[in-house]
Parts: sequence; C-alpha cells; structure tokens
Amino acid sequence: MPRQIDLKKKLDQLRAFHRSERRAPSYSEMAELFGYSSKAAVYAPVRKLIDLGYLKRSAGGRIAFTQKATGKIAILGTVQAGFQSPAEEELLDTISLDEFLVRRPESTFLLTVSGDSMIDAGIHPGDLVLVEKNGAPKNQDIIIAQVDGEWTMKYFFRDKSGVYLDPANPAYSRIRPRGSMVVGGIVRAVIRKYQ
Amino acid sequence: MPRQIDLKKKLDQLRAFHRSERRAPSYSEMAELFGYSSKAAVYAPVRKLIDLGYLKRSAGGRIAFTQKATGKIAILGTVQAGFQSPAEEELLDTISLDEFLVRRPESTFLLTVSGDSMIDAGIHPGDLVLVEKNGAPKNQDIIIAQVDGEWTMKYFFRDKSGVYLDPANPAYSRIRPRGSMVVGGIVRAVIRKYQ
DNA sequence: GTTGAAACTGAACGATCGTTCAGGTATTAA
DNA sequence: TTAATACCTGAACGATCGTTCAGTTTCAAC
Repeated sequence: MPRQIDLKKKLDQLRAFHRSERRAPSYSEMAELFGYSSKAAVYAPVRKLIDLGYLKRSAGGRIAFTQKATGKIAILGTVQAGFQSPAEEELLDTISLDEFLVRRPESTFLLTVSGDSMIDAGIHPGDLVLVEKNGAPKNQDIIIAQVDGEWTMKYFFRDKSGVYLDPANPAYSRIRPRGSMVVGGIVRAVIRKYQ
Repeated sequence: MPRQIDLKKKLDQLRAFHRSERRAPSYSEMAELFGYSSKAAVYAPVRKLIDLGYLKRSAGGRIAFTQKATGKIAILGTVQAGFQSPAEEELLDTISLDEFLVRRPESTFLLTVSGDSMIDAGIHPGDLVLVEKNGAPKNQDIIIAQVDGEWTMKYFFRDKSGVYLDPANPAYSRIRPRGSMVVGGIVRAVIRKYQ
C-alpha cells in the first residue's frame, strides 16, 4: 500500500509544521514541505487528508487541522493486549486529552487534591481533579462542596431526608450539612502525573 | 482596569473563533469579530495579546494561537482552597492537558487498564494509563512489560540479582522474569474519566 | 471649553492566497 | 512498443493577505 505510506509521511510533516508554527501551512508552504515544485500538486493529498478527517476546510478555502491530526496521543487497546506495535507505517488516529476530557472549557478547572478522604475511590493526595462548575450533581457523583465554611471533596447523595456526603475512607464519617452547602463543582476526571 | 476587561473579551472571541474554525483569524476577520470597521484597528490589541503570550507571529506576518490561549483548563488552587471564583473578568491562564502530560507525542500511547494488580497504587480497572515507549525504567516506575508472553502492568525494580516486578495488590506476588522480559513502556500518568 | 492622547477609519501598496487548467512527465498494463 | 493513466508542472486569475499612514473621531484630564 504505497499510497498510505505516502500520506502518513505527509501527515507527519504537517504535524511537525503545526508543532512549530501552531497553524496549518498554506498551499505553497505545503508544496515546499512535501517537496513539490508546484502548489497545485498538493491538492490531491490534501483532499485525501480532508476525506480522512485530518484536515478541514475553513473560510476562504484555507486549511485547518482537526483534532484528529493535532491530538497528541495514539490509542491502543488494553494493557493485556500490550503493544503489538501497530505497523509503524500506519496512519494512527490520535486523540486530544483536552477534547476527550473537557466538555465545557469555560467552566472547567483543575484542582490539586489535599487529604485522603477519597482514597478508596483511588483519589490520592497530590492527584489532580478536573472539576466542572455549574452542574447538577447526581447520586454517587464526586463533588467539591463547601459545608459550614470548609471545602471538601466527597460522594454526593440525596435521599428522602435530604442531601448527604460520604467519604471514600472509613476513617471519616458521613456528613449531613446542617447549615448551607455550596456545590463548587462535579469531579469529571482524575489525573495523576508521575514525577 | 478597563483595558484588561477589553482584552479579556477579545481573547474570548478569539477562543470562540478557534473552537469552530480551528485556526487563527486573519486581520480582516478579527476586525469583524471585534466589531471594528477597519482591520488596521486590530493591530493594537493583537500586539498586546502577543506580548502577553496568547498569540504569536508566524511566517508572513500571520497570527497563530499559543497553547496559553488554546488550552482548555483554568488552573486553581487546591480542593481545600475551593473556588473563590477568581473575579470573572480576569485573563485566566489556561493549560492544555496534552502539553502538560505528554512530553514525546510520537511515542506516547493510551491504554485501558484491565485487572486489579495495581489497585493499591490507585490504578483501577477501566482507568486509562498514558504510556511512553522507548524509555529506560527506573526503580519504582510503573511499567508495561511482557513476561513469558503475557503483558502486565507492575512496579519495576532492579537489584543485584537482577530485575523484578511488584504488583500493588497483596493478592498477587512478585515476578522475577525467568525468560526474557520486554518493556513496553513506562506509565507517565493515570487518567480516570467518570461517566 | 480646551487640549492632548489614544482609538479608530479608510484607502492604498505589493505580496501571497486558493483555485483552475492545459500540457508535460513518469508509471503501469497490455 | 504502445496506450492509458495517474502524477506533477507552471502559469494565470481575482481575491484576500499583512502592513502602512494620513486623517478623523472619541474621550478623559485639565
């Protein structure tokens, strides 16, 4: 499949260009990038990359990258499947963690976890939690809440007698807010970065 | 500070444009976006946004976004500090999870965790691990390895009698690879996404 | 009210843009 | 060898690009 290898190389060149310039090249820049001496020559591969979803056409015919091309991470299977090293020449789909994890960028924040009250849920001190404000929590959601003036992270539950918060650590106990409770946001993801 | 508020609004408009078009607008497009009737008017705010690091100048004078502008997530403090709602009118720095977590995009992959052998390290079945290939593991790194034909995720250690792998679950036991061991990669981050 | 500075306009410039197309070159199958 | 086909070239087009600048408007400070 010589055609696929060719496209893969061009996509890699485009990705390299994007990494340094943070924009899509013009047709003439692509011609130089690909080694053509006429910019008309790049129309064919560009059309194919658009069909494959790596590029898109913007106003005035200008080319822009899709997240499929600018995402940073290739997706493989499971740990048990391991790395069967998917034939390096393939056009690997990539994903952007931002697009994958963040639905509403304007109301999403990153907090650092302090305390071990959610440790049985696999949330350790020092972990980062991705929190979405302005949502309505459902049962068993993990939320950031202010109870009696103090901010905590707990499981959220609602029953017939009202709202309560459960920790994920037997050393702590259930909280039934007496006064007011402010929901700061809902934990949508947990991120742990090593070193 | 009326100047800051103005820039914040323009930056938001630029971010909205980038979300839909996935590129930076031209000067005439910016004029329309900002409500100016002359594209010469956008030079001043653009220069300021470049100075602040949200935009950059690319070849031919064209404007491109930096990751400071296209990142998706605002950074706050810790859980205990909570949301003191940082004066909505501020120019919030944002971060891209991709840039934050991925150092070498070309050799980074995402795997789904199966099995509970690392559960005491807070890595649960269904979690995603961000794995970097081609690195040399250090003691206590979590690695993906193929031992006797089977892929597993374990802590990596090396002592005077060789290499061994430890689980983070007392139900499993230490592995000292008899035959060959292939290191698939080093776990650089763990990501858990809810719902 | 006057003044001064900043913000904005509108027109102009050469350069580059995206697009098209006729023609040339290379590659492949018969 | 020939024919067919895909690939590439080079030139041309109007449109839009980034940039500059003289002139106007706006607005706050005095």
